[in-house]
Amino acid sequence: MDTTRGDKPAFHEGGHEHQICIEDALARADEVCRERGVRLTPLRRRVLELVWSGHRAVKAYDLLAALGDAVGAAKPPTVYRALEFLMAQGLVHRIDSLNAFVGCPQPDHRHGAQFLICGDCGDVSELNAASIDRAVADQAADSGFALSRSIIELHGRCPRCTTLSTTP
Amino acid sequence: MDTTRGDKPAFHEGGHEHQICIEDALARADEVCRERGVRLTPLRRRVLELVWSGHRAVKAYDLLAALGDAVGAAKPPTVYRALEFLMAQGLVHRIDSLNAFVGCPQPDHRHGAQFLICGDCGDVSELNAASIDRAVADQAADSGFALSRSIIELHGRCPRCTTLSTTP
DNA sequence: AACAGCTATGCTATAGGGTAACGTGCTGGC
DNA sequence: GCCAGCACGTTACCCTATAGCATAGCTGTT
Repeated sequence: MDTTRGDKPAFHEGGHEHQICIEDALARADEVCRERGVRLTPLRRRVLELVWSGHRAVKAYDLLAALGDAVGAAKPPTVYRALEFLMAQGLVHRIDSLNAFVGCPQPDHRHGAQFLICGDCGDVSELNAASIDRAVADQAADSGFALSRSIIELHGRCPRCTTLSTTP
Repeated sequence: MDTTRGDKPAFHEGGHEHQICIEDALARADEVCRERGVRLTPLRRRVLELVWSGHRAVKAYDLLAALGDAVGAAKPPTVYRALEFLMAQGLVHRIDSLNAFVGCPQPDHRHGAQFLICGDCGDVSELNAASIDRAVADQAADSGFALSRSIIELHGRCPRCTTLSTTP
């Protein structure tokens, strides 16, 4: 089992070459979809690319606007259906507290995730903390509750924004 | 200080006399608001009562409809303002994943909460598990993240619905 | 090639959730 | 009595999401 992800920093460096993040995400998506025999159509791929335009969660209607730029404006169902597919494949996650969507950095294996959401810069970072999963599962079990889906969205301030604001 | 709440079962019995829940909640609200010198006006009190009409999370527009029954229909800002006040006082919580609101059973002290949400009956139960808080705080600290607000919403099936479905 | 069946997308309309901005009236302190 | 601030009413509008039906395109079969 892959446990090396824990080495990865939770938040990205300010100056990182983001184009590489996008390309990596698309390459992983291509691979995942090929393995599963599902179709990452041009539209779906384009939506995924737009979701990955940064590390912030992206609103559906912003995707819609970005899609519509070229030809006639896309309609809501178009983008929602693409998002539905991408979520089903674990390629994006929905952030309920923001009504927005963020790319998943590790779509290859199923995982319950936690999200760190910076209120300053808006960046979202995905955690996969076994300790949180365990605490949640234990508490649910204690209450006799059959857990099916955990939504854990943690708002606050990311390390970079904290540094910036304390060293002006 | 009342610390006996921890003994309380997470979910309510099927046949409990719910009128008592409502009266208790309103009495606690009266007390809390009096202590804090804020005004639990008739409208706010009525909205709180409606939120407590069951243990399910209630939608803002359902509150609106319930309010409007009597006289001229209430408008959205009316109910949203009342909810805003009630949330500020910790008397209700918002469940982001449902776009709905649920009464807080212990508004007298501040707490980060977790919610168990039954997909069958819709009942919501509030936990206050130190183990989850701790795991979350630790992970956030590990990432250098300054936590301000935790949203933890756990979907699944409550003990009663589990029992009902396995013994038909 | 012709076909059937499925999947993906297009399109219209509408439901559902939430807020900005402005006006009015009540209330409590001076 | 007067003022300041809070609560509430009202209008108008924006954002988010889905239902339902039509069309196009791919896939495998004959």
